[in-house]
Amino acid sequence: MKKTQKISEEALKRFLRSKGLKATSDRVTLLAILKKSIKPLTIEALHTKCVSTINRATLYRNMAAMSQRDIVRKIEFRHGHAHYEFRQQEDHHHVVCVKCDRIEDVQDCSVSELIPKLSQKTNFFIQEHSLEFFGVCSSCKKI
Amino acid sequence: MKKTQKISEEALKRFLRSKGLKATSDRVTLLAILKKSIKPLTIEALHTKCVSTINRATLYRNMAAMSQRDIVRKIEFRHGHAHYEFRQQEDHHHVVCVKCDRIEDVQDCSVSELIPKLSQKTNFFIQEHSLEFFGVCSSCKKI
DNA sequence: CAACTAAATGCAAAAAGTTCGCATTTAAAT
DNA sequence: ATTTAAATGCGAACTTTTTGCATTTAGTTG
Repeated sequence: MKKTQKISEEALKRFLRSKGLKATSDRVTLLAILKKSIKPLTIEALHTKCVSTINRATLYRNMAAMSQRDIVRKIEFRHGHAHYEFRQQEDHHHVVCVKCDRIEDVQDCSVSELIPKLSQKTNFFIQEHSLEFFGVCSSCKKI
Repeated sequence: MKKTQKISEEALKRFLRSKGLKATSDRVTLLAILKKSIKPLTIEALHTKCVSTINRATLYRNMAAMSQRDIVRKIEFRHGHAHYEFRQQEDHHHVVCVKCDRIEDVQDCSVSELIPKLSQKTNFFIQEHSLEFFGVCSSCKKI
């Protein structure tokens, strides 16, 4: 039990270092939380999950640093505050409930197939895309 | 010249009324600006384009009201401030340059075809989606 | 492992971006 | 022309995010 935790913690540290970041305890904690989470988290959520030991400025700075290095992905939904997720899979999206803000994953996405045509048409070098769906979840449909 | 302007202004007023909103001069001005713009605009951009005669609180209130009534569409890119566009076409998206923030339109989108399957899988009633591409535009590629 | 350096942190203060309460004005219905 | 509900302007407040600076820490070097 304790051993597995230690091992994965070491792995996270190595991962951070490999991306040119110091493996501070804050960052390891944040990454562990994000890795465990099945949905993208806000700064607020991350803060409370860290049992509030982390400073908000540091939190923002860390998310920015990890975002820049492609360790996490920053997602803007529409409530005006950013969400972050561990960047494991490429091409993976979300459905957001407009009533209760519940977020679920959407796996298969064929958008990447559109990109070659799009690059040609717009003359942009397209690096990334975000696809989010908005609707009403099963629980909120009943109300 | 003057006549055509008057006519379209009347049309905008009728449009606003048809959506249950009073046709105030602020709203007509805002809608005219958004209709003319080829790209989504921030609150900031709207404010300056109104030659700053409009109050910021009013601006926010108007965008919220028009958003709710599907007159305009609110889009969140990743710089943390919302953009708004006149809601003419359905299913129409954007490429955003991550270096200079230039925004271009993307017309054809086949995402709506995915929705029936997705509704079934997630049990969400999906109302809307947003698809945005991020990359480097032709001018910034040269630098 | 002690000493060092660049990076990261905490704090408080300030910037952005957005919302609210309330008195006044305006659109449109009567 | 009068009336009323909706919209506005203003300032203050609130939320989210950023910054400057002194202090601490991670990782490196001798």
